[in-house]
Amino acid sequence: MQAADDARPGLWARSRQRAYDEITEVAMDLFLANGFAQTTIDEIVAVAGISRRSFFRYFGTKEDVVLDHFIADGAVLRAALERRPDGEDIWAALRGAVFSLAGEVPDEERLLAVSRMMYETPSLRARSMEKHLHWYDHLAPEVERRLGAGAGGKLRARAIVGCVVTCLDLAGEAWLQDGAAAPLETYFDAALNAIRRPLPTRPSPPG
Amino acid sequence: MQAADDARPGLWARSRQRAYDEITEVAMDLFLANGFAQTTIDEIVAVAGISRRSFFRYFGTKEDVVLDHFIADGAVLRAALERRPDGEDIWAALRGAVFSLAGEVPDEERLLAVSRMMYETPSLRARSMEKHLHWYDHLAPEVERRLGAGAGGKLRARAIVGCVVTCLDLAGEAWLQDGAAAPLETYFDAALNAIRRPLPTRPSPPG
DNA sequence: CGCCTGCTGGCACTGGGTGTCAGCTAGGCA
DNA sequence: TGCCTAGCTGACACCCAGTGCCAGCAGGCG
Repeated sequence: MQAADDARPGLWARSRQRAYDEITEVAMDLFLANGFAQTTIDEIVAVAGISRRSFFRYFGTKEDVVLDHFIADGAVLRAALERRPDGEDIWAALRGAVFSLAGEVPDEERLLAVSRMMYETPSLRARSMEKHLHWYDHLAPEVERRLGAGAGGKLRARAIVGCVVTCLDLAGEAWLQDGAAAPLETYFDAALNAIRRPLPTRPSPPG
Repeated sequence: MQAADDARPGLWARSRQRAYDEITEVAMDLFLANGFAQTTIDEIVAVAGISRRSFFRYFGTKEDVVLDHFIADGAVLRAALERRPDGEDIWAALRGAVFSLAGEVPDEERLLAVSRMMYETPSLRARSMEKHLHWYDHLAPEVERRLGAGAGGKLRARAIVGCVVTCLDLAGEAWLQDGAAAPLETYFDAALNAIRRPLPTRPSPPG
């Protein structure tokens, strides 16, 4: 057995990545053309030219095809959070971490279509939230560390992460409904401001 | 055809309710004894003495058996919210509405076991969150009405509801982990206080 | 009594997901 | 160069949740 932590991008790994990408592309095309629920695994594997069994070696569920390249991995997010400066306000740090992962969007039209599918398909939303739950476990410890020791620190940290995630989800919903009229950050900030208490009288008003 | 809104507790309706209750009891016993995922519909219907097909006439999915008597219906929650006094703070109103629905708990041990099952079974958590999503649509309009007109009122209302639901979920998690050491309200308040800005009444001294 | 309505069981079927096995191929090693 | 094995693959047989359909039966009513 080889050390698992030793990165070795051999021919197999590359071939596997190619297959993974190809299945994803084929499946997404079918989903967008005919709808997620209406597309069966059999159709996907027929077009992709692989066996039904192999499909499930790449993706645990049908939903994962959509979510794997849409929902960031918890570990990646945590790494992004750890890169934030240590003294930063916790809300700003989480915000920065989340949006630092947003990459370039080559095809906004397609992104909108995929997003719409995500929000309209119950099984996809459910599974995406399941993935969001995973975020809690990755992010909460780092949040707790930044907040410092305190009674009920765990619940406190999870609540903060939970609200950020919820606001992000709702921001996406609003962003989608507006047809991406404004950047996602705008909606996110609006949502977050709605739930936090109004700012106390600031000692240093902006000039 | 009879008017659907005309309540008619005839023999049929009562018999149906009896069957519903009996299936629920049988299924819950099996779930708690052998685990949710490990219990098949076939086992349930065998013990309950009904056909497989009839089971799905009472419950849309296997998960619904657990959730129907655990997750409050959105319409019921909205009604509870509408009963709150009109001038009440929106957070207090939501809190009051949610906890006004909590009934008597005859068997705390069983409640804990069911809760544990809920939080440990991915498909149950996923579907429970799906039901929570339904809450948004029911509660947000009333929240928006109470907040009064304003820019981005819809997102604002949904964010508030979303955070209350998230905190409730996380409170339940903490409550469960503590073995119900304190009432759920305590955890809920702690979670909500964590996400809102500190009260502007007085600058808190560093302790 | 006969009629309608709505529930019921039985059956066949779809579709997602898993276990197993035999066959193939990349790459290490002698 | 040729063997060996680790890891991939397709094929087949399953399991189980959920649905459509149909025939039969029981409650409610004129």
